[in-house]
Amino acid sequence: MMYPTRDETALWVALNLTQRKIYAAIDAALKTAGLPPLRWYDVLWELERAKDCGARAFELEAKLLFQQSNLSRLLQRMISGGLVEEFVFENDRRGKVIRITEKGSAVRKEMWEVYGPLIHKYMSKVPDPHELTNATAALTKIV
Amino acid sequence: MMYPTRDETALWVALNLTQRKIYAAIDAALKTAGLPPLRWYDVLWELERAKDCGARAFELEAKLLFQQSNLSRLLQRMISGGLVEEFVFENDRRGKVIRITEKGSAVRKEMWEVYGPLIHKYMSKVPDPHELTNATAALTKIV
DNA sequence: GACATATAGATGCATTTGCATCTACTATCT
DNA sequence: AGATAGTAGATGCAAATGCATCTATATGTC
Repeated sequence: MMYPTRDETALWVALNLTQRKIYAAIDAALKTAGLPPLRWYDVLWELERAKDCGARAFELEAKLLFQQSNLSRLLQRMISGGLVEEFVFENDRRGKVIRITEKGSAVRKEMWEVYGPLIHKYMSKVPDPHELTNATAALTKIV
Repeated sequence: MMYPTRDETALWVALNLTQRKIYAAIDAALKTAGLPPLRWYDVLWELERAKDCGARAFELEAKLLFQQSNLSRLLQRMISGGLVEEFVFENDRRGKVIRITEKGSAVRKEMWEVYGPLIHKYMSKVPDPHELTNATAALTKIV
């Protein structure tokens, strides 16, 4: 129960402004390109890495920090868009296994063509590699 | 038009996860305490700093990265909650001047009692002051 | 096996967001 | 002055979100 120092607050403020600003810019660029919102990318990428094994909804939820009901409905939208498929998980029939489709992979790649360069555009404003990894290390400590 | 390096991507991912996680934690704590959502704090704080001069909606929008219509409606909610007042800006009768009320100040203070310690809790996980300010400097460069 | 408890995910409903206007006023140009 | 374009903020409407609850299955206890 102690209040933050000026520098602690400054980091928190910078963290918010930076994230918010870049996130909005990327999301807008995706929209302009006629592609799905940025949050879809996280799911597609996670599923791509999971390959044929797929992933469970609750895993995505934890790893990508989704709220359960939001993820549930996002997956419904992705399924109706044909980007993702779901199957009953036979070892536990409450659960579903989620897998990316061919179309989902293709869309992810298209998204990356917009997303990747923008990540680079912003992150390369920290040109010194050490500064970059130090910043990452600091943020990682926090969580 | 160039793709990001691994380290650039790592920073972007860390930035997102850290922000999202802490933000959610703080917002949840405020809700538990029966206080308004975190985003209200930004507005209240900005108005508190503006003192009696108040602030224009479009200034808040730019500084706090709000979307225009969202801020407009947030201010409506804050007005009906009595935390904030608005007046016609006489030099330009399209505009409004927004000012914090006594009650708004009081609520901001209450929020800070929850918010402040949580900022400290998380940010103090980067104990070295240099690392902290370096991280802030890096993030600031990005924007 | 019967019963309580826990977990995976879906869903109803109220609130919030995003987008596209729309209104009111201001500034500029001729 | 009159017409034109620009800016501040509001608003209607569709979509997304958060919350609480619900259903179905699993697990653990007796």
